Amino acid sequence: MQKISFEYCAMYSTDAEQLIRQTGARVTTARVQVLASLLEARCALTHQEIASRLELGYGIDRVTVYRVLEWLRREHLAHKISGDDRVWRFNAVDEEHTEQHAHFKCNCCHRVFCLNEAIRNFPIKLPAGYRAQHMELTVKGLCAECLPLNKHHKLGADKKLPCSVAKLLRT
Amino acid sequence: MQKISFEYCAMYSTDAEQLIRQTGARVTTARVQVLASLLEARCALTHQEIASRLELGYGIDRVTVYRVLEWLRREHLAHKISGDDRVWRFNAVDEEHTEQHAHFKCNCCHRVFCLNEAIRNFPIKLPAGYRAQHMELTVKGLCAECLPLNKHHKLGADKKLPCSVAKLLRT
DNA sequence: TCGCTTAATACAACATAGTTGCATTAAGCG
DNA sequence: CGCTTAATGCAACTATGTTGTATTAAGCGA
Repeated sequence: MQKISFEYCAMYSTDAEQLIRQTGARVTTARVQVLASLLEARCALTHQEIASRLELGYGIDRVTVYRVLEWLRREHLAHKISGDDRVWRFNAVDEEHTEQHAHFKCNCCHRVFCLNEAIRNFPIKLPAGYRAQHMELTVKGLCAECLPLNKHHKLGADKKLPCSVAKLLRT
Repeated sequence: MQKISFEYCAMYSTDAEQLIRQTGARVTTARVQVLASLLEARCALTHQEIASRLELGYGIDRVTVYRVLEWLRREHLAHKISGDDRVWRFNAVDEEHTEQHAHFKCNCCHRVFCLNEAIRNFPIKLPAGYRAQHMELTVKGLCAECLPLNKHHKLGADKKLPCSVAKLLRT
């Protein structure tokens, strides 16, 4: 268990290092670890979630994390998702990510997931004189982990958190 | 000019007063003026935009504006729009607003408009085990006022502001 | 019209997310 | 191995929004 987790981390670090090296910029611990966190996560992470882990393990300053995240975005290695809680979330970018895609936000655990569905040609009519350049779509509801916990409540979000998430939030 | 503007204000204040009275709660200057601002505006307003006007004219505290806006939302007289700049925007609710609807954000003047188009049945496929409860859709681009100013640039947002908006922002 | 009750407001202090400036450190090169 | 400078760490700051509490005024009945 411990070993698998370690191998996972190492794997993501190696991937991260390679991706960063490809940009031509310096390969630093902060960049590698932030990107590795994003690659490892199966959902979008907030700055706080990333920073608290890295401060613990690597002593990386929170401002550095902000700057690394912004740099990753500029290099198209991550993308930034705006939510309804005034907090940016970040996701590593893979091949499927380049298109405009929708996001899913769980009303219970508040995690944000990318939906690998392009939303380019959605049928929205604009008033005369307006020009669309970009679209953002967020679906809210219950994720696969939270749905079972909330089946018996009518709209019972915010009640319980799945163990896996509670653990994440404690970190 | 001055007179028309005054009559407009008075008209919106009267409407606002009536709407607030219907809730059964107390009709106060703060509530009337905040709601009147929202009714008058043809786009969503930030807390700051509302507060700065009211502090000038009526000496209303910014915290009161926050509380009034939250109250209006609870009473379904306004709705709250989350954007990508970590700032809430508010819109008066009329009959057409009750449905889930899309928003338009101008990349140039940064104003947010409501699009009166329901988005309930958009064709988004979710992964197995996920349940949708709600959708949020934002179209970004250039509004009718900014498009002419940006026609000659390729993606030239953030360059110029239409006079009407520059005036608003100064207020 | 005048008090009375209490909902609503003003003010101060606080919380959170993110940014800026600058001195220090370390990545990568010759 | 040293040099250059990109990147980091630290401190201070901004912007948006929230909470606690004393004071004010809306609306009611007398």
